[in-house]
Amino acid sequence: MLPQYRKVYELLRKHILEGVYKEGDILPSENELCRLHGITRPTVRQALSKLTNDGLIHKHQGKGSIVHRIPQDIGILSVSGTTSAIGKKILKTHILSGPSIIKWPEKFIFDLSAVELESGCIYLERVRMVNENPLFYDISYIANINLPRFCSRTFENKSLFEILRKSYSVEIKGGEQRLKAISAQGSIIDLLKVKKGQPILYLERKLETSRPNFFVYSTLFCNTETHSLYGAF
Amino acid sequence: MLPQYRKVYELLRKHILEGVYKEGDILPSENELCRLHGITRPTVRQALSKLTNDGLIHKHQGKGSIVHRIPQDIGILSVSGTTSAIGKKILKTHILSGPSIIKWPEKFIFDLSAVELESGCIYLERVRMVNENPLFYDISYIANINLPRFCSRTFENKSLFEILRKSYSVEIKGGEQRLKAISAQGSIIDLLKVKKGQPILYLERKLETSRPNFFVYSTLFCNTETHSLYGAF
DNA sequence: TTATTGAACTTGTATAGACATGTTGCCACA
DNA sequence: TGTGGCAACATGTCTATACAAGTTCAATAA
Repeated sequence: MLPQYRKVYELLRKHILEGVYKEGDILPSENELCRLHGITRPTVRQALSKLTNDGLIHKHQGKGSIVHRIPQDIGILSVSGTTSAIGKKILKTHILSGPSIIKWPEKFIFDLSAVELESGCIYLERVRMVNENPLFYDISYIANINLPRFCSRTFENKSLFEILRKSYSVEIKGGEQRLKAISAQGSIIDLLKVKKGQPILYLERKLETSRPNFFVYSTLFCNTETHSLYGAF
Repeated sequence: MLPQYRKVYELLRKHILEGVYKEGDILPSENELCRLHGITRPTVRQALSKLTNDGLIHKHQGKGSIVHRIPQDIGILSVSGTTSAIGKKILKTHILSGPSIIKWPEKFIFDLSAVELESGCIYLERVRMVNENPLFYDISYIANINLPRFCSRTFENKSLFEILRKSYSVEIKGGEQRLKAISAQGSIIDLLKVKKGQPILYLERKLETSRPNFFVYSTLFCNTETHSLYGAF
């Protein structure tokens, strides 16, 4: 069973994400939450601390806990145009290859554990379009550990992270990434429809999950000529 | 005076960053830290919780608190400590301009509040070198709100964030950023000593702090030819 | 020798209460 | 009509304690 502070956390989190509490709203005070859930203040504070950590609330001494913002999915850098934001409707995903089970590449971008190496990996290659223009080229590598029927799943309109979270109870907890600016060359020119030599944003990422020793890796090429990569943290 | 948990946190943090505790080392147990500092376990746990939050330690039930990887590349993307990565020996900071109080630029990269606008901003222009090669060109804008003697401080070997944290108790809590890959041109060519047209990583950042409505803004140009930008989250 | 039990460690969860400090708004006073 | 101060309420810090649960390793039993 979930610990009590976790239950309160999950409930408040759900309410914030569902809009029961909106940006700028003040949560019930700590003492009120104590009464509501029949627990003591340190336990409530533990729940609020987790929310603070997520960036979902800001606490102010003497005032209260203020709902902050709806966070992006961890690991997904959302796209923002220079003038106006882009609705999700016009972002389409093309799957170029996979998901299929392959061996790990010879020289991988991150160090792999023995368990990961012998399990093989699930390979997924995608291009994401905004207004019919390719913006991202994205290769994901997922250790093939206890992910039944993964390759037969459909990815229509669902993000990789959403499937992991909902179907496999795997949550992205954090991670690390390396960024570079590179020149477009080779297949990137065709995939992103750019000129040779154009600056391209390149990322390598290793994402930690709620499963110990289970990571998701990806490399990402992004044409940032018309749209910046946006991230909140 | 600093609260006790903060003192323990600062001490452990310092020791980790200075290498007293190294990657993989196990910190003294919570009970031991209690005895060492004459405080109770919840207080110690508060300190450790902050370290966990910073990503400096990982806790494992039954084992202990394990010092986590110290980023090898440049932790510009991580919230805590910009220059805390890369060996300090090889990273040098040249201050090109400032810190000085100026008006905010006409068309600023982010929207500013009325309070910020009328306060003016502290301007700081820096180049950071690794092995005598310029890697970053960094412009910071800080709202000039309640920062006594800021412009007369010396920045020798201290990061901007470290000064804010230690001298003004201002901590970076989160933020947002926009990333682009651009072509080197104009003064960037000279500042970063690159060829015209070379891909350069460009960032615009707005950092939230522990002070409500107090933000730090910066734009950053980075030559990622030899070093990646590294971030943990 | 090998397997397993258990003691002694670790961190995780939770209670109950005390006092400090920041924020707000109302009420009494000038 | 202001306005200063106080009361009520918010979060921040801290003590003291208890039991749960994961890890390790050595002593014991097969």
